[in-house]
Amino acid sequence: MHIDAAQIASHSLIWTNTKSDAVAKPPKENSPITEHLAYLLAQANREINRQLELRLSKEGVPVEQWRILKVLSDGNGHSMGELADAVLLNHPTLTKMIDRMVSDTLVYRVQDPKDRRKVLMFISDRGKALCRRLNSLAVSQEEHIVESYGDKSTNELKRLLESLIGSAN
Amino acid sequence: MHIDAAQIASHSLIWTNTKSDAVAKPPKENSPITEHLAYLLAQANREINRQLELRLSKEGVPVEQWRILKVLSDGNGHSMGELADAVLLNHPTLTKMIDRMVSDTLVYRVQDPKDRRKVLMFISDRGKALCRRLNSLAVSQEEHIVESYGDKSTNELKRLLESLIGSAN
DNA sequence: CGCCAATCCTTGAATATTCAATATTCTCAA
DNA sequence: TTGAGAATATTGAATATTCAAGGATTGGCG
Repeated sequence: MHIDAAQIASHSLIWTNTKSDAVAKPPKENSPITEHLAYLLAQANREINRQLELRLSKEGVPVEQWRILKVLSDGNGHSMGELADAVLLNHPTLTKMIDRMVSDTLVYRVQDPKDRRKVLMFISDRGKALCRRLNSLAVSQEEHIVESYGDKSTNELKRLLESLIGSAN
Repeated sequence: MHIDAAQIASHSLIWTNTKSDAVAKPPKENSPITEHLAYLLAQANREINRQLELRLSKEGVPVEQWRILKVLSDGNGHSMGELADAVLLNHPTLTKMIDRMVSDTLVYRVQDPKDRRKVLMFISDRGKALCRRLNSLAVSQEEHIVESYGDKSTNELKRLLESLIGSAN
C-alpha cells in the first residue's frame, strides 16, 4: 500500500518481477524478501506453529512441552543436553521449562549414575497420559494440513526439509 | 525403574536419517517427532536462521531488522501493522524494535496524513546503506546453501513453501 | 596420583517478548 | 451531527529468553 508517491524519488533502478519465469532464481540483492529461503521458512514455520499452538492450547500446553513429552515418551532417560538439541531449545530455557514440568509432575529428574554431571529426564504416568492427548491433537493438525495442501506436496516437502537439515550440518 | 545409561549414549536421537525410505508417511500418534511437518519446519528454520544470524552479526544487526530494512527499502511508507505482518513480528515487539532503529537513525516515523491513526515508516539513507551491506551478506548465505543443497532442491523447496503458505490462509 | 581443562547443568542479571489496557482517530449509522 | 464501536499504535506489567558466570564432575596427561 503506497501512501505518498513523493517519497519514492531517489531510487534509480526499478525491477519488474517477471512472473513468466518457470523457476525461482537465487535472490539478487534487490529481490523482495519473500524470495529468500530463510524468510519462506520463517513464514511457514510461524504459520504452522501458530496452528499447532492453537490446537495444543486446548490442553494448556506450549508446543515445546509437547516436544519434550514426545521425546521422553520412549521411556528412556535423556540428558538435558540431548533433550535441548532434540526439542530445539537452548539449555537455560530448557532447564526452566523442565522446572515447571517437574512441579506439574509431568516429568522427573534422576541423576545419571554413570556420569554424575548429567541429569536424566523421565516422563511420568501423568506425562504419558497428557502426551497421548497431545499427540492426538497434533496428528489431527497434520491431517488438516494434508487435506488442504495435499498428500504429495506434504511428503515431498518433508523429504526436502530433512534433506536440507542433513546438508546443513 | 533403573537407568541404563549405555542405551542412551549409543543411539542418535535427533537425526535418524533414513535415506532409503521412499516416502514419508503421515505421522501416527506414536511416530517420532521428527516425522511431523511442524517439527521439521521448526528445525530447518532454526538452523537456517542461525546461519543467517551469524552472517548478519558482522554488522551487529538482528535478522528482524534486516527484514524491516528490506521491506522499507522500496522507498514507500509502510504502516506499523503492515510492517508487522511482513516481517513476522507482533505489534508491540515491532514498536519496540522500531524505537531502537529510530534512535539509530536507520528509519523514521511519519504520521499518515490520510489516516492519522497510522504511522508510516520510512527508511533513511543510513538505513539504505546498511541494508545494501546486509543484502550482500544474506545473498552470500543463500548461495552457500545452494552450494551444498543444490539448485534444484532449493528452488523446489521454495516453491513448496510458498504453496504451503498459500494453502494455509 | 594430582592437576587442569573440558563437559554438563543450573543460576542470576540483563534483555526481549507478550498480554492486557490505553489513547487516538476513523467509520458509519441513527 | 453525533455517538458507539472498530481500527491503529503504543505503553507498562508480567512473563520468557538469553548471556555470562558459576559449581560440580569427569577425563586425560604429566
